[in-house]
Amino acid sequence: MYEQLAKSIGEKVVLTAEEFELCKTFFIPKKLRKKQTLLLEGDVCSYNAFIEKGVLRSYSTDEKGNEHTMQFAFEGWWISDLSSFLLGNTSTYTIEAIEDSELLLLTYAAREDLMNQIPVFERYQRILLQNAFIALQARINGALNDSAEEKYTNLTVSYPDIIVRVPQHIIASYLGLTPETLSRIRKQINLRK
Amino acid sequence: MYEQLAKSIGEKVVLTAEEFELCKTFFIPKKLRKKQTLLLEGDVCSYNAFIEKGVLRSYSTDEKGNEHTMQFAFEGWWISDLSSFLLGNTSTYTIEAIEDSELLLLTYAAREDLMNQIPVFERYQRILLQNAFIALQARINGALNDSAEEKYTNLTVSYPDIIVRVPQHIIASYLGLTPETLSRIRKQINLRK
DNA sequence: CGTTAAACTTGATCTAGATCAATAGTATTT
DNA sequence: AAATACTATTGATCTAGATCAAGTTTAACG
Repeated sequence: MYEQLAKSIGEKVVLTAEEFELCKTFFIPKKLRKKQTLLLEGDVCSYNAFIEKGVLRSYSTDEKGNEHTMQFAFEGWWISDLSSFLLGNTSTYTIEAIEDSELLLLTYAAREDLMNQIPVFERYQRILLQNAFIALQARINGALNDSAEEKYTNLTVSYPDIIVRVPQHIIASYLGLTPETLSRIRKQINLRK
Repeated sequence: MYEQLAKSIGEKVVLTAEEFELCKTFFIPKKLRKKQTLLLEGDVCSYNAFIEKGVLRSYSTDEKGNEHTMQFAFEGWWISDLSSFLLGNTSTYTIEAIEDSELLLLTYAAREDLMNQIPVFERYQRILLQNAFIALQARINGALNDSAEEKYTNLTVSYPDIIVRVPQHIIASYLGLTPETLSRIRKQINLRK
């Protein structure tokens, strides 16, 4: 149940076995079936969720009822609405399982305690944030400057998992495209090869 | 020379006076005149820069020669190409002063030392990253889902400083608009009131 | 299984914003 | 103060991607 977490932490910092055992006690295991939610728009996000198994996404819904996917999270990733989790404001996002999933949840208090009791856990969090920041910057770049087709092909290269495990209309909502446009783009690409 | 830095750190964590004196020794002061650069596209980003005075921006240039502004930084903010700074790859960004500016530079080694010698500095960095991450997520949302006019009006509300201190065509390049489109949007807004 | 609902495709049309081109302000520099 | 170079405005046209409207294919579920 904690394999992915051990792996993720181990890739970034060094934890002793005892520290990791202590670490584990701060998390709340939770299973979600496909389509079940961890957070509903309008609620406060109480958890930072680590994915042991499965896929989740966070999305908002606009006035017209269109969904906008903010983030995907696979095994070994974290998902949350940091703005709500850290600042306590009500969330504009829903976090939902795309597949049956197994999560490890960290409350705000547990996270603070963990960082205080095991300082390298704070370092781990800092490194995660650095990586997430770098990835988000790349995404902004693409969102503002790339054509629809470039957005899609870049995604297939950077995150091939997404293409395989996530329905196409949800990928469209992540790229800021309509499902129709994404369908046509895929057709074009296939015709060319 | 270190007023803004003291303020920025003090808002996020608690440093003793001696710790702050030690902290100061890790930084390299640097002045930039308007249009001078801290980083050139193709180089490795050697510094994390804190702005004591002035305004900077980072931008990339595409095949057609169009500039895309990634980030602005005013007094009390940091600027860098984290991807290049942390991972050591050559940067696709140029960092340039928009006004005459005064900076405090932190090399990679100095930053690591500082975090090891003063653990709350690492906490400060982590909190900065959290805030930057939240802001970037909001920007993604806008970039993918807002109309050109919404992007602009949201910017005027969130960062009124930018409107005042940054030339309009550079704001356009930050919002992913052409200068012509931004000019027309501003005209429309003025006609309405 | 058969049925009902999702998910995807395809076509016709529309529109926000880009592009191209010219002009008009506004700053800097000498 | 003239000259040169940025910076912003305005107009005419074009186009990538959205929208609207059927279909079709795939999947979930009693």
